[in-house]
Amino acid sequence: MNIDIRMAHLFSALSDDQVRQVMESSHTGTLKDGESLFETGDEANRFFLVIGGQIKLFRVSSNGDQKIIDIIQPGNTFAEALMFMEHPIYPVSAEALGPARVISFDNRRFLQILSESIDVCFRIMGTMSQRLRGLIKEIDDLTLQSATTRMCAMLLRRMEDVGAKQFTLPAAKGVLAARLSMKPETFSRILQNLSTQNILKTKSNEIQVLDEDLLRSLAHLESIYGLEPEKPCALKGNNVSIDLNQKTG
Amino acid sequence: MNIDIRMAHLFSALSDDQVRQVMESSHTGTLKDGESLFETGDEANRFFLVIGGQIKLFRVSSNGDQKIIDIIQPGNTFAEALMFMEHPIYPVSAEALGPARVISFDNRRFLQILSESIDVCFRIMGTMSQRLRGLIKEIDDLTLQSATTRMCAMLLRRMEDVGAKQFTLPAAKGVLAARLSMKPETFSRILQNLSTQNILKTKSNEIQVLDEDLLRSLAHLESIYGLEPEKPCALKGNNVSIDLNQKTG
DNA sequence: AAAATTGTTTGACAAAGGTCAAGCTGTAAA
DNA sequence: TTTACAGCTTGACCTTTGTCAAACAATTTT
Repeated sequence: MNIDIRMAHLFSALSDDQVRQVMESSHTGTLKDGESLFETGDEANRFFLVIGGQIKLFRVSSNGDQKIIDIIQPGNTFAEALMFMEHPIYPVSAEALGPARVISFDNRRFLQILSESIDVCFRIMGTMSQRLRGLIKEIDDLTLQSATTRMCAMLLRRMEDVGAKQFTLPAAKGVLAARLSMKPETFSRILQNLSTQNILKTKSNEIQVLDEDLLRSLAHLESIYGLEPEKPCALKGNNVSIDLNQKTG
Repeated sequence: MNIDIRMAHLFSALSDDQVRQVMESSHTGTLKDGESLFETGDEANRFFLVIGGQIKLFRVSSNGDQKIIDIIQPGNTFAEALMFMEHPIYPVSAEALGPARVISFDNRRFLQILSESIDVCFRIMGTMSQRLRGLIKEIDDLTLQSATTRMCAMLLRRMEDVGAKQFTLPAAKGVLAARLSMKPETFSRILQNLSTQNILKTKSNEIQVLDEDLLRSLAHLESIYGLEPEKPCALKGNNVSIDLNQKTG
């Protein structure tokens, strides 16, 4: 199993020799489903590269709820931004979503390499700046948008990733619900409503989009891409015909 | 008006000569209250340093609401993270909150300097990593916490900044409300409730904290710092004795 | 100082989501 | 295959926050 870590953007500018150096301080491990990698508040002197499975980053509220901040896919690094802090502490917890394989790297060692290569610095800064953008977008979603909007945006993203109107949900429904900051019940009800409106068909974890345009207008994509605010559309966003609690019918 | 831009963390590692170079491509400007600096979606080839007043960064939803992402104080830079992207686009809009003075810098020129100084690179990465941490914390607040919690956390932060139990709100109430992702009405009602509970006294924009402990437990600080979840406290967090809508009394 | 503007508070109400409890389904173990 | 368990769905109900409208306050303009 000779993996070239240069598949990760972060490492892509390293020379053969530098890769060798980095790998020296690395450690490859396998995680079982649900196994923890680190927790919020732990001292952070390593960062990670996912090479198989998925790692979920999350925070836990005082009442036990968890909000999933991100789900890291193979080929991606995470927690590398902490390297530059004085007393680095993981701001989130990380655990495997299903069985997973990760490589961990020593911050100090990597900083050393960094200090010799402006090129690698620039990569890192690029990665970090993308991540910043992603988080701002996330805040956007959370504050400016309703649960239905978030759901539709997620479905569209998935549809575009897969490139087909029919696809499987990328994780268990409960997990997706947490990712979208809603309860499983709400998730379920929204899907149910989208079905009723003939916007999509669902069969267990299979989704088939029937009315892409409607889905798209529910997802309010204008706001994300900064286009015109008011669209001449029968359903306008939140207070759509979609009724979550259609009281005793 | 000879300002040393090295007061900003970002520039603090520059040599005299580098400062001169950076300043060459800079432009200092004054903004009136509410004047716009750039808008979401604009091409981003400059970044900024606030030297007077405040700049608010915000996003606008399709129904016209604005969510304030951050309020930048004098001495701080913003939008510098975009410098590392392919086709940089401002992800937020920026405008002056009251009269303000800012210096803007050319991305390309600064990147050039950056490519000569690893030291400055490290500063930038430090700044970015702090900002990442801040945003994660923000997402936390937004999803895991109630409006009352956010309000209390803000008041405590302000109290600690000022170093006294009595202080002035750092901006108009409406602005603070947007910063905390709530409506002005909600903001008003929460303050009103905290008063009723004798947790604080308010007189226009002056706040006096009466019961710091209570305020602190309402702010749920445990979750932020990752301490024990359940505190043996009469008021536990959200569904506290504090009743927002104390039905027809 | 009076008028106009802008920001804040209050009340009645509506809507979106959360909570709790029960029932259902599908996979995995026995 | 039956059993067991985790995950999903559904219904009834509750809480939080938003909405709209009106009153009030505080500034600013004239």
